Amino acid sequence: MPPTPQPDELNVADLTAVLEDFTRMFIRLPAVQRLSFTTLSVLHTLAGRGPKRLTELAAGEQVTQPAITQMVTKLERDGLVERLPDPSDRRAVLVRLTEAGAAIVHARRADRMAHLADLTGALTPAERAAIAAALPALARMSELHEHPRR
Amino acid sequence: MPPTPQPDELNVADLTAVLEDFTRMFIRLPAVQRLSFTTLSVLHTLAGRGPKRLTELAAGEQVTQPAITQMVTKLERDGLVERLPDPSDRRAVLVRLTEAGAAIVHARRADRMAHLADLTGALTPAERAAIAAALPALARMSELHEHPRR
DNA sequence: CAAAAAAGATAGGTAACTTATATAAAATCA
DNA sequence: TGATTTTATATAAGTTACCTATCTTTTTTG
Repeated sequence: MPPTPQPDELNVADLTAVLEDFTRMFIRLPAVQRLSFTTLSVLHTLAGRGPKRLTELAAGEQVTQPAITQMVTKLERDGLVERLPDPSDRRAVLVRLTEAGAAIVHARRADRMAHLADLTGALTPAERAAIAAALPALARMSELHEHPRR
Repeated sequence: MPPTPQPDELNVADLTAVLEDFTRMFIRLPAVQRLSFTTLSVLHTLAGRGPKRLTELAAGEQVTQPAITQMVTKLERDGLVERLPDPSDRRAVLVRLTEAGAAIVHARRADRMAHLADLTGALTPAERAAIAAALPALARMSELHEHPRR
């Protein structure tokens, strides 16, 4: 009878609980700007993936297309994104982040990084090492979520 | 010159990026019920921490007290929570999850666990072991977030 | 005990969504 | 090819989840 559970037995319930906690932490941290979660998520997507069509954004955020149209109209008015014609399809519109929009994304990421640096700073070196060792696997999980292999 | 970075050097930017991805994954996964994120978060809080006052809920969710009052009124109408008098303070109201409310929380957690089990099932045993080894440290981080030591 | 503070409810307004529909361009197909 | 269907976006109108401001009741404080 081992005193601790097998270290290579990943308990999915524990993983779920931890990730739920981080989700709530991340959602509530950045209420700095007057931007909704969906809006911030769109800015984040544009920052990470470059210009995208309205329809692609709507699919990714799981809101309706009119919702994205309205959001982009407001973001454009506020100078955070711009609409570009899609050279390959004259029906379509590409939405691109402006410098100001990118600055917001970066500032928010910096906030989160600062908070996480605080938290990890309070851990032991061994704990930090354990997290560092798990990062590639966690990254592959979110990659698998994004691009499922069949 | 090591071929890989020091394994015990935790890159906060990478950690931030991974957790951002999981946040977005978790937010968007469970649009099953017709409940807002804040509502779901309240149900989750009540499931994890037991009955709470309206004011405590409002502080925890970072919305205003009237917003919680209205949300609880609807949740009560739908049978997911109930209002109880606080024996220690006749101004106050305790909000408690009903069985139906708890069932929703559990169903949503089961959904997330199933999804994560899918994802981790596609990892190598070594990757799963790395995540398992990091879980206590991650749990301690969210604990530190919740209850900062000064 | 009087005044201030705290807990919750109510009223009214705003903004982010929704569904339904319209328009224009592209893709399909007979 | 021209007619039809599909796709990409926009617009309109309604709903809802929030907000601020204010009220009542109870507790705390001086």
